[in-house]
Amino acid sequence: MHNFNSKFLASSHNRCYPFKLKPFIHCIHTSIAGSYDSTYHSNQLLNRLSKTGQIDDAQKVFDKMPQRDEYSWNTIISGYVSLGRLVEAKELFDGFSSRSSITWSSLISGYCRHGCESEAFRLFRLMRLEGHTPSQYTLGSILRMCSARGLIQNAELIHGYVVKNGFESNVYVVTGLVDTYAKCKHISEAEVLFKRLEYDKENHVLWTAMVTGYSQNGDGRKAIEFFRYMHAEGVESNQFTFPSILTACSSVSAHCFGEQVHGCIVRSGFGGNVYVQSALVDMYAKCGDFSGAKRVLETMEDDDVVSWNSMIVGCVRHNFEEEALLLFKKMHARNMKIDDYTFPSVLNSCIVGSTDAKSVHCLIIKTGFENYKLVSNALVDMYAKTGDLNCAYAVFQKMLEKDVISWTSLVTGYAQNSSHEDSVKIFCDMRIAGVRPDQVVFASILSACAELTLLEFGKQVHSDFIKSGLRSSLSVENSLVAMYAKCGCLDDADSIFVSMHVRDVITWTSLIVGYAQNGKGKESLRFYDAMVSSGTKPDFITFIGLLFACSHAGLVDDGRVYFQQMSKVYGIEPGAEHYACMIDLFGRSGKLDEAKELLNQMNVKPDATVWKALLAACRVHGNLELGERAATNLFVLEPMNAMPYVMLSNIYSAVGKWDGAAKIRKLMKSKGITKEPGCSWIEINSRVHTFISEDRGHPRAADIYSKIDEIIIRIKESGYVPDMNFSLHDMDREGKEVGLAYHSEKLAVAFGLLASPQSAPIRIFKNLRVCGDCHSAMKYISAAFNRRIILRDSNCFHHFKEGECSCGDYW
DNA sequence: ATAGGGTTAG
Repeated sequence: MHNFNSKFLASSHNRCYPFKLKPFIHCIHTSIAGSYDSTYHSNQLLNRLSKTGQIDDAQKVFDKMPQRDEYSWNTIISGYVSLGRLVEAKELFDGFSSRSSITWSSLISGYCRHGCESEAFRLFRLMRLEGHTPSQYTLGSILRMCSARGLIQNAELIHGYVVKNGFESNVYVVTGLVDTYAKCKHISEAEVLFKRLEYDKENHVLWTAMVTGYSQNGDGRKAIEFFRYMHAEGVESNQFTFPSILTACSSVSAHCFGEQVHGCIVRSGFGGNVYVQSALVDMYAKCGDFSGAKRVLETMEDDDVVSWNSMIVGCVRHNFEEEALLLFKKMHARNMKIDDYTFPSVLNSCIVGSTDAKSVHCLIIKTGFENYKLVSNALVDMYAKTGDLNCAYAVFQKMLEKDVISWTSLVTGYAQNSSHEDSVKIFCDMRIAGVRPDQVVFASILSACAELTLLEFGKQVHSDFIKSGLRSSLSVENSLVAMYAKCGCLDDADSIFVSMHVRDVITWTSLIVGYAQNGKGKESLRFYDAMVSSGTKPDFITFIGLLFACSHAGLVDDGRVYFQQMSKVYGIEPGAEHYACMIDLFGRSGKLDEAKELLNQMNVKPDATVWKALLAACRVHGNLELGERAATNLFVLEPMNAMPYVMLSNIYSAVGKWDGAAKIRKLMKSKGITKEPGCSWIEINSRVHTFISEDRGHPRAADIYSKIDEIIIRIKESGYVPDMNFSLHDMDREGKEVGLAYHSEKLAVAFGLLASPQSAPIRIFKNLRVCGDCHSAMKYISAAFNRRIILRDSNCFHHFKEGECSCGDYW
């Protein structure tokens, strides 16, 4: 028993070495009385070697032992487990015939720690089959894994086991449950268990789990509230509690409270803990207090990568991209470790453009970080946000393991680059791939639905969101308000708005724009007043919505006031968008001179929308000179757009210059520009039905055409007169009337009347502006058939009801 | 001999 090798002797501490101190007589006694004593000593040695990670030496001791008891086996097995050498642990486990609950727990804890879910649960079942009762250790291990991997369903099963087997007041087990529920976003369940457990100030783990739960649930306020309560109760915080509460402070930018926590840390003596320090740096940096962050950094003994990462994130968030890059370069210069959190932060500074994205990407490849999920997610996001969707997709496709964040980056990227259809497609692919959406991707896809006015799909996403059980967020609610408003469902937008506890400038602006688009400009202005009284400051986009509202409601004086207000009161310089609204406003109300004056005053370059507004005004008021100027500019800005040609030609016709009109049409033809055909569509039972003028391609064309005949007869009875000005064809009166009757929007409404229930509103979409005759017909139809018709054309919404339209015939 | 809580990324 003394022939250990020299390596072992050298590595052991002699004063703990039991054998040398044992009197000789003991050895003799041992050899006579059997191996009890020798086993005891060997076990002690085994334990020490296992615990210090010298597992190979422990194995040698174990091999040489003449007699091994349960303790020996369990010790060596747990030694392998703690080093993560599960294969060896399992081999020993299989070779040990009198396994106990401890043996099982040891091995299970190993699989749990290394995230081998299925193996852990398999052993958990087998253990019970072999007649061993899981202990608080077994349950604790399993719950820790559930918590780390978000296995809420498994945790609920374990919860059932806990109740049935009398572990309900076991501190370790219940703390594990609280932690799991809190981390898996079931915070109310965690609260119930927390309250039910015996009040114990010393159970720091439990209290900390609650703080972390609130913080990680995205509820920094509640975390701070709980921490206050905890403090008031005299429960002490430790090196685990402080980082958690500081994260909560960062998330809600609670700088002042963060400083108070810093005070507690200094008094507590945990100020030297690197987790606490890095959390402090993070809190200060995220709150924009860089001198505070630097003060903490300077007290730290070593360069800490986490703290530096936090500094970079802080710089990027406060728009100091140059400094972020400088910090990154310093990390290099100091030869610091760089980890998979460093690159995502640096890549964020590429989005604003101060850093060359390609060179960072190269560095990522060179340093071998491209296979890290965080890094490749950030690459996808960066390329998507900078508009390089091909690169974004290429990185995405190369990823071995895509998570909800990878998908979200792509969905958001396509949406932000106006590829809303692709964004919807990718969202569907994500669902097919079985990835569960989170709040961020829900907000993103709902915005895409708003832009596409995809009401039915948007409603499905909304109910999906409710069913997901995810907590609502400001951005989800904002997207819902925008989606319903943009889809013409003002009541739904309203009820979301009313239910919101927190609103920001985006919420109000969505509503202002939504009401304006739906022909309710006056309500838009009311919302603006309410917004200002609530203390929310309007921004650049709010004023676009506001001026848009004025122009669509013909509120010239209000428009003038707001236009002045935006620069004088709020210091927002008008952009081309604002000028376009103002010119539109003046143009529609016949104030062409003022429109022209404003155009000449512009201190930004007029864009296409400005010229379009002006051209439309010239068309209405027959101003050829200004119209020519507007059209000529549009020919350059949008060379393939037929609209300016058609408009200009119409202006020529209106002032009797027929050859001028013919010349423009010829020019248009010679350039190969064709007018976009009018197209209307309607969604019935999740299917989109599309119609173009005089279209007979629909399977129910015969029904639709006889329905139109019925419609025309009925509305003529109540006073409808076809307006031939909107007829395209050179035909006799009767031929023109027939052509008018089969415009795409009339085909769509006829189909809507046939295929939807009496009480349902009919929602029609049109790619161009609604024609004047169809607009008039829709009013009569809404009265004669007692139906609400909502028509979204390329410009705005028309809500037809009882013979009236929301636009007041002004559009 | 077996168990529980913490920082940085969208």
